[in-house]
Amino acid sequence: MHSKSLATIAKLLFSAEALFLSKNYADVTMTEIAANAGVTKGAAYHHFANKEALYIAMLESALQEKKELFQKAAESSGTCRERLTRLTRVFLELGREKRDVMKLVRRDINNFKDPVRSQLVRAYQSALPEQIQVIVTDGIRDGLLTGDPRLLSWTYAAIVEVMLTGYAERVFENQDAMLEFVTRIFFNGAGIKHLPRGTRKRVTA
Amino acid sequence: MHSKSLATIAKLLFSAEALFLSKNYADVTMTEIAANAGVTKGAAYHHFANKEALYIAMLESALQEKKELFQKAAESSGTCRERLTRLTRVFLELGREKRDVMKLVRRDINNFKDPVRSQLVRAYQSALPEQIQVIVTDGIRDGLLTGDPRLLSWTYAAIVEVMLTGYAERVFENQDAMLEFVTRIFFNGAGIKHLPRGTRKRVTA
DNA sequence: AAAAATACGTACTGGTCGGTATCTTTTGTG
DNA sequence: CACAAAAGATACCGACCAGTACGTATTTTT
Repeated sequence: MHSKSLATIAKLLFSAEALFLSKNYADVTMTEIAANAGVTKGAAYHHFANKEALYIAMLESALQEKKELFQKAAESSGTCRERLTRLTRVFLELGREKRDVMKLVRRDINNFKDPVRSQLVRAYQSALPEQIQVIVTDGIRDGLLTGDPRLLSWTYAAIVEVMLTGYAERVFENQDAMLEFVTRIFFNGAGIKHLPRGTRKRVTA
Repeated sequence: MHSKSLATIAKLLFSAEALFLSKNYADVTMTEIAANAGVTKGAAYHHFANKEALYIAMLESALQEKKELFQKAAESSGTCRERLTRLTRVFLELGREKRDVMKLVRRDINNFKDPVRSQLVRAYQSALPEQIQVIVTDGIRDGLLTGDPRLLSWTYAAIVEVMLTGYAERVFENQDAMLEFVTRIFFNGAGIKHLPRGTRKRVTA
């Protein structure tokens, strides 16, 4: 492995990331990825067995990068709510492109058969939902949250993803407003409450 | 337009729906759609200008079908919470395949340029989110919910979609349990609460 | 029942793209 | 500096597929 290889591989991954974000899997050609990286298709096939391998490498690399950021937030100290807010802020502060990588798995998962398929799902889950789950699990232990930890994590991730729409950006003036909205929805629903005099339905005869 | 046409068109739409659900847009061929419908590619191109037109027709037809169901639930009487539960139940009771149609827009939206693109988005939004929004808006009027109505609708839809995962199906014994989870998360967060003594952060000097 | 119009089938084309074979260039090493 | 090994470029192939041209069959209309 020459020293130049690493640079070329990095350029190819970077180029692939941008292209797969802007177009569907099938619409991105190897020639295009290579050209955009400043090399030729031959070079690309020298480093990656095929298109699928390049895609997988790209996605795993991109997700790993995000995972490390989220992990730091998940392992930080403070209340469950503070840590979750911290993680979400990291997420929202990623540039638009960087955030959209998280959506790629959902979009492209149908392109692959099952060995690869679940490999990609695991990569995604370990990057975001599992990091959320670390915090959520602590929240449950501390009596602040109740429910299935994994399901709550997915729910939280789903709510956060709503903030990625253009509409949400227009509604909220800044990220703090977004964060407040997200945590309000999530906690005041999932948190244990001191039921203030007979909240829920009472079976009336 | 001969009488036979309608049947052929319906068969093509049905066939296309099944295939586009099982494979990515680019991986579904016109020959395949036609064969699966019991006709040939020539027949398909007689009724649809091109692959894109067939896809659009299929999706709009499928979404319209769902929309009518949701609309009925949205227009039903009862409390905001009851109506939302009713709509969600209708959604969850659709077969797996029928529900997954709702995800197609998200998956395939990148395949199209902007006239078509927003056309598909509108079709989706009018089918589900806008029906939810009808209920949510009433809830806000009645002082049961607070926040931007459209954003709340999207949030609710996002939470419901979490229930479509295989894991959620395993966690909950039945649909009632799912419904309870979803409404608990959504309402107890979005509903106005009688703040029980100094809930949120107080600026400490 | 002839004519006109619509529905459908068959066969083909033009272009694209993933992948490969092979040649040239660059880089590390003794 | 020689020379092997890796990196990269070029040219090409085979497969596939959207779309078309044109023919035949089946309805409707008159």
